Amino acid sequence: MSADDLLPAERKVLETLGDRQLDFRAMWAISNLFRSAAAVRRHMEGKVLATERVSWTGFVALWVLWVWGELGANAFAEAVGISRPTATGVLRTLDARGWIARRADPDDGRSVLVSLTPAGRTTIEHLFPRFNAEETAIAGTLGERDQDRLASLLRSLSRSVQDRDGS
Amino acid sequence: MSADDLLPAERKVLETLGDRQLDFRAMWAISNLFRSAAAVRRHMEGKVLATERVSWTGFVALWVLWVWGELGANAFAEAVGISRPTATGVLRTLDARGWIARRADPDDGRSVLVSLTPAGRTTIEHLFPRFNAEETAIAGTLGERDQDRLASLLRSLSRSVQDRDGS
DNA sequence: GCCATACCGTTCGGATACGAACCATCTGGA
DNA sequence: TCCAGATGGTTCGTATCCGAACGGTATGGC
Repeated sequence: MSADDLLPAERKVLETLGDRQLDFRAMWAISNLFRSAAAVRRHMEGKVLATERVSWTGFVALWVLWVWGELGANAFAEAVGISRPTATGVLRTLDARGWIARRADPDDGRSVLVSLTPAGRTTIEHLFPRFNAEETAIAGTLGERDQDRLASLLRSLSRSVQDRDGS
Repeated sequence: MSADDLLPAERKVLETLGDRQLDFRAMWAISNLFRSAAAVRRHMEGKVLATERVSWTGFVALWVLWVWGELGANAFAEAVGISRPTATGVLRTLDARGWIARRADPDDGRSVLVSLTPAGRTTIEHLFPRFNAEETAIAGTLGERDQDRLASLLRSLSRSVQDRDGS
């Protein structure tokens, strides 16, 4: 890999820190992870989610409930990837929009079960195909093999972090 | 790629949505992008940043000023990847910690120039090597070739989004 | 010099985000 | 039966985060 392939920000890093004892190989991998994730997220928020005035987290929340069905608030928070206090706030917002419903768990007085309302289901079923179409457009510039390779490498990274966290 | 390699959440998606007309190949690439980015960020916040009580964005902000030197508030926001209003708030926080300084641009009465204080420089020079060491540990489970491949694929993704945004 | 336009950074309002702390409820052991 | 400990969800306080809107400053054309 020649330095010509580096992004401008990366070349600036080399210019400033190039003489330090740092693992630039790992740095390029991880920093580009965040750079590309932020770029894709921004793109999706602007091109897909803005049309329905849905936040990123709100979208993920609807998606999770669509895929998993009714969930306890705790499991919901974990699946969405947010803390429990944050989940409380997000569910309040989605509730105000009429997209989710909460009911007491008949088997556990502490637990609250969360699910999509018909309106919420309609929203995610309308939104997700358009989201997926953008995924296709963005990832499509890589070949099919490279999309698979990328997904595989990222799964390895997730598992690596999980191991290091001491799951 | 066999389905055995999929993460549990991915298998659940296939189970619920597998019969729909969706581009699962692109979906695995993009969804794993966010999954792994969130995992790495959480790990870094807990293992590295928490020791100095620095937020993720605060860390990126210090890093940007370290690499680029003095910047206009506008250029600063763009380099960090946040909006201008958010930059105002983050700079306020970092200022209260004594890590950054602002001064009026002598050549442009509208502009504010932002830079690290010596204390801010000390903080990032202490923090970044530890951050990089974690990058090494996490990315190291991939081989050197795969780290390069991953970075390269992610750069392609960034450029793909940039093209599609119509920069 | 004048002024329409553009640009810079901030403020404002509201949503998202977390750790700490808080009750209510459940569970396991005595 | 009781109660110590664990668990579930919420509230509180504070830091991010953004779009919209705002004043202050610069610029270009006349």
